[in-house]
Amino acid sequence: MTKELNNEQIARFAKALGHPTRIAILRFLANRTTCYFGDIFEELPIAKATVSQHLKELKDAGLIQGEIEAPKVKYCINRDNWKLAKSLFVELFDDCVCKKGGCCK
Amino acid sequence: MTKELNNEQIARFAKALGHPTRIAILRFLANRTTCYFGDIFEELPIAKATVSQHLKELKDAGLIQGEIEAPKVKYCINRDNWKLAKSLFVELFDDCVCKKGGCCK
DNA sequence: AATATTGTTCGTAATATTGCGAACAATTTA
DNA sequence: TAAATTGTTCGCAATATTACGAACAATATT
Repeated sequence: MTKELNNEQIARFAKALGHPTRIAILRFLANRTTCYFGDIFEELPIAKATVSQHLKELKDAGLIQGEIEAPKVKYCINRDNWKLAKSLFVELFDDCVCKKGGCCK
Repeated sequence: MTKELNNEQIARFAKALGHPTRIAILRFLANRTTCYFGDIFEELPIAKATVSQHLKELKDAGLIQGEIEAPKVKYCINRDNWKLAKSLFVELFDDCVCKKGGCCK
């Protein structure tokens, strides 16, 4: 993976994480044994359509996945991409430590 | 820090990280011993005004800081907030591991 | 003092994001 | 088959983001 693509991938993940509601959704998903849309919606003070939209963005970024369990929809964290995201962020945070002799105080 | 404020803080950091150019800027800052605006601008294929705008967003999020060294401006990663961001992301990624018996496959 | 250098700010345009209610689709239940 | 349940999609409005050139401000240099 080139550095440019790497930057694009981490930016895509970061963008998806860039809204409090979506962070809340991810935490919620992680701490439940079931995670139907209705459970998520119930937990949040926003409209159904808006929840659906946030879920779509998380899904498009690859951070979660949805599975139809008619008539409900079950959402889960996408573990593979979650791991990938974690490693990219950790790499970024470790890479961006100012070098000795640098301009940081 | 309540969970809500925590979510807002990490979302704010994530939002600032949510653009490839800003990731590139951070990596660049981390791997230089000097980091004037001109050096950053030189490295990127975009207009001066746009670079300035991205730097402003990183600064507003607290991830970098700027210091006037007339007539230049020296930019650096804000180490304290960088550490804070790292810990918040690590905590998030560790928190959001699907529990056994959860719905993740 | 005039000119050059370095970045920021302003104004503008195009596009994206956020949020909502209403309409819709798909399945389940009565 | 009719009605209920569960979510998504559509259409809209308000706001934010991204990007640029031009104008501007501040200091340094001649």
